Amino acid sequence: MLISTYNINSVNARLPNLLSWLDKAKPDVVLLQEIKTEFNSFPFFEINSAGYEAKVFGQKSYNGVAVLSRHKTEIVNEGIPGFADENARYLEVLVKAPTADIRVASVYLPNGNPPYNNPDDESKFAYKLEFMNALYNHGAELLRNHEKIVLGGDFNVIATQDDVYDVELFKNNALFRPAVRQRLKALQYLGFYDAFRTLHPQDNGYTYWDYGKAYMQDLGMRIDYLFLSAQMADALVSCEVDKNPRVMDKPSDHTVLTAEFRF
DNA sequence: ATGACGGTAGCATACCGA
Repeated sequence: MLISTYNINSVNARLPNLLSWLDKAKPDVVLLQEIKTEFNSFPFFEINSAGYEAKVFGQKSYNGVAVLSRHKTEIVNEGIPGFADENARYLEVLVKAPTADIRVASVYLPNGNPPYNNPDDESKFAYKLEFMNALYNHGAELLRNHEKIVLGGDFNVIATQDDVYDVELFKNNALFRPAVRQRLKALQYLGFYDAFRTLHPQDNGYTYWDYGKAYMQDLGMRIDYLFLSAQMADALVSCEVDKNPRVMDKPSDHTVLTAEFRF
C-alpha cells in the first residue's frame, strides 16, 4: 500500500499534473495541502473518474487540505480538535483499507515568517507555535489508542541542518528557528517516526525547491514529512521522494513524498 | 534572500508563500 503527501499549490491549477501523476504512481492514499479552493470548486468529477474518493476541507484562495483514497474513507476531524483555527490546515480521515484501518491526517503548518513590510511582526510565528502545540497535544491523544496512524504533509519546518541547502541562509527563518525545530522533535519523541529519515539517514530528501532556477541547482529543503505511529512504522518498507511532479510543466514548488507499507 | 516565481481575487495590483 502506497501513501503519498503532496503540497500541490492549487489543485485546480495543477489538475492535469495530478491526474497524470496518479495514473502513473497509483498511490492508495494521497494527502494534499494548499488546494487553494473551497469544497464547491474542488474537481471531484475528475478525481472520482481517476478512481479516487476525495475528502476535502477547503478554503478560498489560501490553504485547504484534502485526502484522496482508492479505499473507503470517513472524515474524523476538520481542524485539530480543541484548536480554534480560521484556516483549513488539518484534515483527519479514517481509511478503510482491505487489510487494515489507517488513520491519516493531511497537515499544512503555517509558514510563520513575518510579512515583508513588517519584519518585526511576530504574530505569524506565534500562530505557528500555537498550531504546533495543538498538533503535539492531539498527537499524544491519538497515540493512546495504538492505531496505525500517518500524520503527513507540509510541516514548514527544516528538522536539522542537513535538511536544507544552506543552513546559514535560514538561521533566523521561521522554518528553522529553534522553537519550531524543538516542537517538531517533541512530536517525534512522542512516538511519531519520520518515514523518510528512518530509511535514509544520509540522503538530503528535499521535497521543496523555490520557483526559478533552484531545482536545477538542487537548492532545496526537506519540509514535507510522513510521521508514523509505531504500528504503522512496523509495516514501512520504503519511503522515497518522487521528483516526477516537480519536472512537469507548470509544477508545484513542492514535490511528492511516498511511503510503501506491507501488513 | 527577496519576490527576478507563481496562485488567487478580480481587473490593477495586493497578498501570500518558504
